[in-house]
Amino acid sequence: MTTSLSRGPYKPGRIREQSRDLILQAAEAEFACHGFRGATMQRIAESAQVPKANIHYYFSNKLSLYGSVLENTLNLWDTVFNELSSHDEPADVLSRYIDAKINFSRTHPTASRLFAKEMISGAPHLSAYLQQDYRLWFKQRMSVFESWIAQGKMDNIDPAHVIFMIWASTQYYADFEPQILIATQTEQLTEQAFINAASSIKQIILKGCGIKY
Amino acid sequence: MTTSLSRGPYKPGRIREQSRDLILQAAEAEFACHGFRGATMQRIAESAQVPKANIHYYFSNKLSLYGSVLENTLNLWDTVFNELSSHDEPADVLSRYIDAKINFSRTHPTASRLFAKEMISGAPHLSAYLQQDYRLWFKQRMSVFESWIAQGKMDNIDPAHVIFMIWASTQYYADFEPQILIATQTEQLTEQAFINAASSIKQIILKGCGIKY
DNA sequence: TCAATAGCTGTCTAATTAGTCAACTTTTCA
DNA sequence: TGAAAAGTTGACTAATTAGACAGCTATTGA
Repeated sequence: MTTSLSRGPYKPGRIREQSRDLILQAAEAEFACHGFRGATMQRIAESAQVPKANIHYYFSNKLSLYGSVLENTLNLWDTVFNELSSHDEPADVLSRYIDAKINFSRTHPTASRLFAKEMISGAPHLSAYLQQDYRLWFKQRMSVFESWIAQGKMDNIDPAHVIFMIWASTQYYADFEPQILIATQTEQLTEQAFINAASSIKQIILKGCGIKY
Repeated sequence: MTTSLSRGPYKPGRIREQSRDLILQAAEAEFACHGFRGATMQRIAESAQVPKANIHYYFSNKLSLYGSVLENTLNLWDTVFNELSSHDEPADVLSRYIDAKINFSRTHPTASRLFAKEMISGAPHLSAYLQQDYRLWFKQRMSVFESWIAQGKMDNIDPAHVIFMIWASTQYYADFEPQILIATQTEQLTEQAFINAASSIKQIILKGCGIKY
């Protein structure tokens, strides 16, 4: 962007990051609600309270903006993924992981929804990520479960389905919030509601897998 | 629709239903993939291989088409909902319900995805349905679980979370198919894969809830 | 057979869309 | 302080959008 020989009297500013983050935050909400095609740059601009042209100053086009939003989300995601460590007892490991996942659903519901929408659409913008980090992560965790089964620490259940069940159950409280609110006759999901959900999920998963606790 | 006094020499044709269904099918796929805002009438028309004006002959506007698609989907949904009957032993009832739900994910993945997208967007077009049929259904099933708990037929777990867990786990195999395919390193989910999934879910839910089987 | 109605579609329009650009203001630092 | 670069934005464009409509063909039943 800058000419190579310019020793211009200017340093890349920190306004940049501030404005970028403001736009990214508005974009995340809009993309999570309406998907890539359904979101409009105009609505994102209004939500972030900046002119539309300002978005195009920071992001070359809509796809690039979406890519940046996804990247942000995946970084958050990875943090939770790594919570599932291989040492310690199965009960501790899974309990901590379920707590971390439920906590993510509570604190980052739009990130969860964005990811879900992308998946339901066939994950056209996630193939690279899924093929790399995710695939490796999944394989490694599978082998942890298998060693637990071999050691008689849990029942002989296909670990893949256990992981899917944990993901599905925990993300449900972010993705399907309207359904839960109406079923439970409440106005909004409190922190206590998430704690209760985590507790029930842990109880069923641990006992259901025959894990001592 | 027909003027009340017309004894015109024409009977409402059956071409109507045929063409409507063709359009509805294409619309379901498009809406499931791109959401309400992201879907376009042009793409639906191309997918159904009819001129765009033909869609507007059968459906007054985009929202009306979306409403008809949702209505179709909800009718299918109700069928599965009713599978959870109140008599018989918990193990039988839940086993049959989980099988029915997994089967729905296999045979009607787009319906499941459409419903999921609508939910993630905040269910703006489903409030009426959710407030009526769904709310009543949920209350009734909750009381069935509670009677099981009172009879000592299952552990004391909040039934709402059990139901959410079953819904989440079974719908996951339709909604998050790309993630599962990459994790399991397969090209597509076979019928056997769904059977295995149902088997694992049943095992965990039943044992996890302390239900004898 | 034929007229009445259902069914169909090419062509148009007004609104919205993503993206461009040149002119402008603000920030930086030597 | 001043000039260079970063940051900003109103006004524009070309493409796409949902939808309207007039005129057409196909189907029906008496």
